[in-house]
Amino acid sequence: MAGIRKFNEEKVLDIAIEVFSRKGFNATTMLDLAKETGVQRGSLYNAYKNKEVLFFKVFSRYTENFLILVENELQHPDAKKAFTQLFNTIEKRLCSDQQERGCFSTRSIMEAAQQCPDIHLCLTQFLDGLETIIKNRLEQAIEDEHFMGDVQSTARYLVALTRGIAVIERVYHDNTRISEISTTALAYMPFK
Amino acid sequence: MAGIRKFNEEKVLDIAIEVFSRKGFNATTMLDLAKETGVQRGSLYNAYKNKEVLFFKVFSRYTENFLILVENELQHPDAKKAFTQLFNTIEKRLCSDQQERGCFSTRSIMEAAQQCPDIHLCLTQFLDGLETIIKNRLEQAIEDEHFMGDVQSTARYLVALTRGIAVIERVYHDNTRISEISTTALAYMPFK
DNA sequence: ACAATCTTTGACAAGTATGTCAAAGATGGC
DNA sequence: GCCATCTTTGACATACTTGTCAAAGATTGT
Repeated sequence: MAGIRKFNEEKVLDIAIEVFSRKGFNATTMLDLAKETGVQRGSLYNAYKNKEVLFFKVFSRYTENFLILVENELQHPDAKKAFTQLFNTIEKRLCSDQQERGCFSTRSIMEAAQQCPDIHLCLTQFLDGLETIIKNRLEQAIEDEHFMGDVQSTARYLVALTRGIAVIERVYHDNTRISEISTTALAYMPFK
Repeated sequence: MAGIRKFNEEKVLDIAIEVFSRKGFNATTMLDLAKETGVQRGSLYNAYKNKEVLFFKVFSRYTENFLILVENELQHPDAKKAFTQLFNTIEKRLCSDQQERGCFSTRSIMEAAQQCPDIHLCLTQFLDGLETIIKNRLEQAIEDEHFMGDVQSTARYLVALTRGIAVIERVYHDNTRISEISTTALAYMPFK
């Protein structure tokens, strides 16, 4: 082939994650992305067709990383410690102003999802994936006699809780509050 | 005086709540609002100065109603029933496509809050108000020996949970899931 | 070196949103 | 009836955003 892409796609997508997270889907313009990534607007259109497709790529990258992270954090053999570890990591990611913020899936996505059915589908698949990972870990916990409760509903409850925590972080920017919330929630859960 | 406003402000604000809820802050244009309310765009600018101020009015109206509702629902003398009642009502409001949807405070607000410090302040005050109402009810529950747990952190936890539920509703449009989540959460709480 | 192929670049067209304004229209008090 | 005051209305200017396109620039394989 020839005419190889000049920009580093991974870096561009990471910056785009950050920009979309900060400004939201609609408020982020292609010009914003061009400025912040250093890639010409025309190049972005050439590479990604349009804003929605670009966002789609960005979100896919984000979710893949996030789900892998969740799966890893839940590896700890003690169920309660596993979930505590997970929430601690989520908190860190939310509260550190780094490239990949956990809040990405909350504000920006919901804007985009409403305007683009494909993105909405991608969002439900992401949350379904999260639910499944959590459910699997809870089933293991049941086997280990580390947990007693309904696996399905608890998984959905925890997914909802992570969304709520992301919202709260976005509003208050206060990680004390976030850890307080997850600590309370985990304390109430029927772990053994 | 003279030159009285022709449109019914309450109706207009209620419609605006619905439109902002449905489309989000940025995606809602003044033209959208003009069309849906039947009020000319110029009249809206005359009455509210600009989009942000209009949104501010709309959100204020929404939060006032919502906090009153929460306070009422928590009146039930039995603490667990009081909170169950609250979540049931929130679920109904979320899932019925009526004028005042509970989700208003989630998506649209977060978009607006980021672009306007006044709205961000209004949002924190709303969540603080919600937290206070819940905290007061929990304190009562402690007195009644209906609840044992930390009042402050539990209130914040429940506020986060309501946000999470709103997000989930927005994504899945499935009220079975919503009631499953709140039922699970309430079952885990140390009510007596 | 050349051709084929893709990328980059900047200009362009079209559409859309915001906010302003002056003229016209109502309304209530005097 | 008349005036003062506010609202309504539609046009207007400005700015922004999206998406397209043709020309120029790079790169690889032969």
